[in-house]
Amino acid sequence: MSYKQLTLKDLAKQLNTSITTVSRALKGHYSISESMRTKVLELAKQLDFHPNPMALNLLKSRSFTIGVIVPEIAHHFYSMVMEGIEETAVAAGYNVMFCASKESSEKEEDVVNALLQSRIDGLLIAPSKETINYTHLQNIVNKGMPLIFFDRHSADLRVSKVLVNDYEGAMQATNHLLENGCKRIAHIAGPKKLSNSIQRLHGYKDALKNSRIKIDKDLIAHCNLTKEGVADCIEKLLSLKNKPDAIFTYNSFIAFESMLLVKRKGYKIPSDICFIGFANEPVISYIEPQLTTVLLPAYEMGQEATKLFLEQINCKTEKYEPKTVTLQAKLIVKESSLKKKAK
Amino acid sequence: MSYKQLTLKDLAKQLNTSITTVSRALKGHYSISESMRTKVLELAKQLDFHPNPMALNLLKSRSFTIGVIVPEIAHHFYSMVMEGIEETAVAAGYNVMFCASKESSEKEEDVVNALLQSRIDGLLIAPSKETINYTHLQNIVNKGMPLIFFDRHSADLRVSKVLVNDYEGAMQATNHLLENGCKRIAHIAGPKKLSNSIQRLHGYKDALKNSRIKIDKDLIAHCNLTKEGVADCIEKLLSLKNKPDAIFTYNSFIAFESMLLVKRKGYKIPSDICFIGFANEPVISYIEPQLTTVLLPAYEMGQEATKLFLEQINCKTEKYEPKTVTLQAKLIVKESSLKKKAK
DNA sequence: TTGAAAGCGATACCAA
DNA sequence: TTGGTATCGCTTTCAA
Repeated sequence: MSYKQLTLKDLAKQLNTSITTVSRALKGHYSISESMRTKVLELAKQLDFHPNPMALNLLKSRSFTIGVIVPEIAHHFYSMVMEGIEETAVAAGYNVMFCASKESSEKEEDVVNALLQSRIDGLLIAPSKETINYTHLQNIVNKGMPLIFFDRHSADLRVSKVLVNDYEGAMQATNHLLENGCKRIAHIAGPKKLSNSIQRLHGYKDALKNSRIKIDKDLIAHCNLTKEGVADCIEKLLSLKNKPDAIFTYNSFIAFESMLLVKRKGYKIPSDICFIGFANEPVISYIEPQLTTVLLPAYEMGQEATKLFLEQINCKTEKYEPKTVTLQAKLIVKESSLKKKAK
Repeated sequence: MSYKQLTLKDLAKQLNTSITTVSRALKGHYSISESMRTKVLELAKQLDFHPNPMALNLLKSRSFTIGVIVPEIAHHFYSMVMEGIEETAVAAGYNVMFCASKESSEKEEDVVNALLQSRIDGLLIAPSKETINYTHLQNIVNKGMPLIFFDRHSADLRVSKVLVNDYEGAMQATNHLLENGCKRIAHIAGPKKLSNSIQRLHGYKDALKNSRIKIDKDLIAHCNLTKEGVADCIEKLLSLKNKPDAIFTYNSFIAFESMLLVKRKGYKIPSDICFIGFANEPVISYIEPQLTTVLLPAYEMGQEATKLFLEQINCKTEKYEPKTVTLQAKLIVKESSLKKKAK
């Protein structure tokens, strides 16, 4: 299967002129006569001619394609980021190749290589939660190719990043619970090495400290983001003598899953236990009670990451100074955290 | 910003030989001496040489890239399809460019053109719900480029398709409700022109007919997939003298939204009204009551669409005979449809 | 104002 | 076993 594409040669032949002239006429080069220009333009329009981008890419050593790697495509947060990337990139004349690492460091390296070999102009990536060794990404930087982190990052790489103020978001969430009269606020954190998780835990702790509340290690559980992991955390928290009256979770999966478990055990939300999670799913409106969330600006994250790429690729100076854009998470108060009201 | 890529020329120079020889050695051409081959291979490995795919693309007139257009990236169903496409394509050595039409026929044409101009080898598409005029897609077929429909299609185009047995799924759902003792089953359908919606409505009607139940037009509402649209439908159905005791919805959005409204009005699900929707979101487990759904094989749909593309692109014969793959939807029974049990 | 020719990086044919 | 050369489609320099 293949089909013949129209080339400059074809146009030149039909017009009895040279390839060069046709090329110039199409680009509006000053040296072409008015009559020739219109003749060429008309024929090109009539035949729906488009220059072969592969030839242009070869000539310019640019593919006008951005590679994007997300841990999972079918997670609402990442697909919103992808929307932001796609729209911004297309608007700027770039195409986007999306790949998933499936949270595997090994697969991540594979897709990085695959993307590199298809000669992308830059890479936007949220590394897998497994990734500890960043040499495959350092290689990209060393080659001089723009690399942009979003959502997750490694502090070791001096590249542009779009991150969310996790610390601030967690603090807001915790303060909100405190203001609503919660006394024993538990936190189910994410994987210990993930920067987001660390920052959120940090924000939670500092909010408590600021309110002169002692941090109770029993109220902090680390979760590996599986159903079983969440079940273990909930088991641990609810078997405490002094049970929590609020649970603040690292993400929506933990929030949904633990609310289900807590309700099954007969606790009422929010009267017995309040809930807040970091989440993005529009579905928070459909679960009961509606979940109070720290909303991450996912779409905006995609936009900003793409803008940083464009800025870097269009930078004329030799060295581009990497930037970090920090977006603000926003607390959206729904029913699950309103203890007072529900009493 | 740009960086120098290693070329065959560089290798040839370093080894004091010709470009041709290097090229052959790398490809394991029979005519190259053992000593030369190892020398070249070693240097290539050491320098991490990869042939420039843009040059290869130009030479072969192939980009090894598939274009994919979905109505929305951040919809769970489509992102699952995308996962299926991405994994299958990458495994076959293809890259994937994803674009969103945002359900706009105009934007769809734009991205089709953008993808065409970046010379994709084929296009997989679920057309926007607006799309009536298919000339932009017919053009692709006329050029001889593989076009594969998934999820949605136009019967006018003779191309390969991956569809779901909507009719059968709707029938299963309706029968399930009948078996559970529902007497007045309402259906909130989707946009009137969408093939999926038509088929689902059809399945619903036939299931009723098969059970010798007269179709009551009052129990059928068409919805435009907005919150207001759903509210109108629910308003209409609940203001009937003879109210429905079950509602079967076109998709998950309608199901979630209408369950919320119905519950707010004080009806109990499933004891007063049963619910079934076509849906894919893992979140159905977290809403109350858990929603019985007709599950669409989204990931598989992506896989199959990609396989059809690969089959067509690798087809040696002149004419490729398009195929239609029909996947089966599967009824997943949860709480929302079990009237008997809940009584 | 127009055109011939070189070059982007790789492959493949034809000579040596 | 090697290497020169044409070619893919386009842009750009240099010459006419």
